[in-house]
Amino acid sequence: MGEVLPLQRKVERPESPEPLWRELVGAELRRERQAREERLTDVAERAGVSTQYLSEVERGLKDPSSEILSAVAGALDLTVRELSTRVASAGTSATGSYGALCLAA
Amino acid sequence: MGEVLPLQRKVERPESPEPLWRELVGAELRRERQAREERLTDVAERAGVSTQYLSEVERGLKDPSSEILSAVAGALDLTVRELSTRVASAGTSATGSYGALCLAA
DNA sequence: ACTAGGTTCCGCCCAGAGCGGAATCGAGCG
DNA sequence: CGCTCGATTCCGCTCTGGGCGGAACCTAGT
Repeated sequence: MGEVLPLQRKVERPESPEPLWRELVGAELRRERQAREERLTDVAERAGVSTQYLSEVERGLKDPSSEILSAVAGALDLTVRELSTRVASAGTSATGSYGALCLAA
Repeated sequence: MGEVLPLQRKVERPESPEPLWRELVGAELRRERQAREERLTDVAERAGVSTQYLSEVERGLKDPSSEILSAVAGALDLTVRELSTRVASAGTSATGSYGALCLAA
């Protein structure tokens, strides 16, 4: 899908190659939800959050609290650690020996 | 003084074996800072946050924004991905020494 | 054209992020 | 012993962003 990039919060980051934590974790949550072929509503209900808010979290627009992060991860049958593992290894660059390193570790 | 330990946010977690994201990431930040034998003030100044706030983040009492998380990680020469790697693999011992480690820290 | 489902947009309220002053703690010194 | 200092923690406050819900938007099917 040709998605429009979500706007950055607060300050421009024209030079920052590193995405923010909320962008990384949001992308992982959406990836996992779509891999399970589920709707926003499905996961949001299991997690106990609103559908609209989960949409914003997945698009990296909001920093969820740790409680909500756990709840959403749990709704996807993940732990926060597993989520972190995916964040660490996801979307690495073409040079990405880093990704391989994570898998090895 | 016999002060009450700070309450967990919002809901009790009497049965949750999984610590929250802010506890995991806080412990990692403190571990790395201490490995570098630096003070709270040192890292806080480089990150552009207050010393007292960094203390609360390291103790897992506050959910820092993604911007502040990046700044603190950067002050410790880490990326958010590297931090996530450490969160994912830290304290995974089945003996639960992780809890003791937290209390000690 | 209409309908329905899914997702995104947007304004709002209040919970909590982030701060700074003060308290506490431990080590060193005279 | 009391005093001083540095490091960390405690706590109250202000302001902002988390989380919500109504509405708008988008796409596919009929």
